[in-house]
Amino acid sequence: MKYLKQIKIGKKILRFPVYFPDATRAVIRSLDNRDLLEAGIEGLILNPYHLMSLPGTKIIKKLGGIKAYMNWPGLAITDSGGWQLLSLIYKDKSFGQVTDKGVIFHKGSLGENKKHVLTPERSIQVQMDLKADIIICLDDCPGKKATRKDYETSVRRTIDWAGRCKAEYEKQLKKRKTPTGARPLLLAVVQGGSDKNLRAECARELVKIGFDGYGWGGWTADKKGHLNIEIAKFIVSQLPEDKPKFALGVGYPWDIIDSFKVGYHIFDCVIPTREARHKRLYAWTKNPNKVNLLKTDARSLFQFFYPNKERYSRDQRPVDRFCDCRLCQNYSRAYLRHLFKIGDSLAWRLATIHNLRVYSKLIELLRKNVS
RNA sequence: CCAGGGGUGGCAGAGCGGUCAAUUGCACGAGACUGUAAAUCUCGCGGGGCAACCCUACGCAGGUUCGAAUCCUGCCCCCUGGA
Repeated sequence: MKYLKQIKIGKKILRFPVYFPDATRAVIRSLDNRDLLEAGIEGLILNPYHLMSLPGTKIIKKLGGIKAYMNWPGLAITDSGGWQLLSLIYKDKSFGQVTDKGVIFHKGSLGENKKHVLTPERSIQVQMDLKADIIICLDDCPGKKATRKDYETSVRRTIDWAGRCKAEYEKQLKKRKTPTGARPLLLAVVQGGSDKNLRAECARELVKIGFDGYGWGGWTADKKGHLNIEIAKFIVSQLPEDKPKFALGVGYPWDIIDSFKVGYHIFDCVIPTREARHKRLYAWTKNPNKVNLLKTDARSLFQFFYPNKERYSRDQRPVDRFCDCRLCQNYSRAYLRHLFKIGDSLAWRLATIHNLRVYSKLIELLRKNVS
């Protein structure tokens, strides 16, 4: 199997693999664009569902799209908004429901009580209003307690919705008179749980419709946090070689390595940013420049660093001696611990920069393994 | 010297006759977090067997009581007013 090295998006070249952090509400908390660029981040994932309620997609559209709004020079990728809504519904049924029409929900993230419907068409419209570089079809991901029948429904719906998304996408391109070079990539998501037949069916039908890329959807990790690599690999085998594959929500650094090995190109995950705020940093166990990432057990390359421990209060060493980020190059463990201790936002910022740098460094190294 | 208030686990601070090894917060320790409604959540936190139990503990020393961190007596120390 040949690994796709890069694609062109407009005038930009997107090299693979790539990791995009989740800037759900149009910000990576506590960081600004320069922080992100310095940490090696090339693109951000945004969530139309959150953006619809704040600041409102109309505003962003009027101000020139999400990248202009944020003054973000990198790439912008929007999710469909479906996953977020569905997970909220699975947490609290009164939140809404999924029908063939789309996802119905009653409360916005502001808490206002009004019925909304996120249809595949609406999702595409909003994403195109946001002017993202890559957009994603609305898909139906079953809850964790889903039965076989739920998975069948989800696959049927995902295929149907993908068709509607593609149609709406074409319609919007015409309506907006988007030049060929400026059109966003449209990705569809393969559902089907751990059932190979369902995954194969879903992939086959999506490929028939035709997309610029495909996602590995659903719950990628089990309760213990282990990825279902076998399914991941199988999904790749059912998709065209020349299209990028997106491992949605993946994952820990070692998960990215393992998914890369079976053919994935794009990753996004909240882990490095959220965990940085929650005081868990990632650190290399060995000099990453001197190991063969693909021949080493991926998990063994990383260790956790919990910065708020008392034992670091006099520790002058950097968090990670192999890291070239702003935190590790300038500040001690002792100082970071102090910043967390007093609850200053600089702790968040430095910790987030660091975790993102671990991810971007990992990506850099994986790219060297692409031939 | 007089009057009043108080001394509780690393700290702050509840409890005021049994159900108290002692509420709670902080600190400390161990976890969780996967297409982000998380500056969040969970667990542990006197010692030992590490389960049912045992030991040492609420300033110190006695006493009352079946039973006290809680009541009484004396002592030591602290705080606030007044001389």
